[in-house]
Amino acid sequence: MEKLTLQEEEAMLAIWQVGKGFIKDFMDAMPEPKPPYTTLASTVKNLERKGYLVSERFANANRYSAKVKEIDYKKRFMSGFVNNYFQSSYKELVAFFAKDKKISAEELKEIINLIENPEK
Amino acid sequence: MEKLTLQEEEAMLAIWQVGKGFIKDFMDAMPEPKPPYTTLASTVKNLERKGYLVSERFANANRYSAKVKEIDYKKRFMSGFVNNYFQSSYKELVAFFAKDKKISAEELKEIINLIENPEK
DNA sequence: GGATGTTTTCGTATATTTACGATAAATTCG
DNA sequence: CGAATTTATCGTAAATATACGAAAACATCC
Repeated sequence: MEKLTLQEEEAMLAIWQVGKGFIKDFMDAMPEPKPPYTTLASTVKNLERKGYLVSERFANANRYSAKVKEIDYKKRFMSGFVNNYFQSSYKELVAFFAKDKKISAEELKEIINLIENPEK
Repeated sequence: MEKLTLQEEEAMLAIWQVGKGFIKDFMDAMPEPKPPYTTLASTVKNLERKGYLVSERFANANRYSAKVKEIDYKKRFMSGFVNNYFQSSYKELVAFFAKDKKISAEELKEIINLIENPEK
């Protein structure tokens, strides 16, 4: 899974949000300032080349959809980050946030609850 | 803080590990396969231009050191990721790992313990 | 069919990154 | 000093990314 550039990542966020769609649809989902249409089209072509998207032809239009799922991208990406920056330990990462007060004991307890009493 | 390319990030990991050092030192700390010396030198120059490194002249050699601290890079980077992929919620992120069994209830309890009984 | 609108495709220009050889500059050691 | 070594610098080539206009292809509607 090739690394994404900033423009590509922003496009992917829009695409994941939209699901199957045409470039126009992704454009609508992009935050301001939106890029020119043809610039986004170039980025989408690059994403297809990198294997992140697949396209189907609909009359004269290409409908694209994500081939790499957001959840898999998240996992892969975080895994690399944890390996490089937290000695491959997710616990280290969570402890880091806790130390930085990004997450509280309360919130962690709620998560434990979720683990120990999994809802259907 | 400009985004790093893959080569730049790998170089930074070596540089953070070494601390102040010469290109040679960073090279020693790089994992195999090591890039050619001049390639690493180019990358280091780019990193200096991007403001990640500062250099001091020692006789004919440049000693470089990180201007952006690893901890700040981690924070900044994770913050962007959490905003984009976890609705700006660190709790969401930790819950995601818990669901994916990357972290256990036991480990979370240890972290709570750290929060509630901070050691000097 | 012709006018109009939509969407892609093509081409191109520029900037950046990657990569590395050749050379220069400085240092060390015999 | 002179040779060998170390290290940086310069130049450059190729690949990739960014950006976007112009034109083409196709669809729609009268």
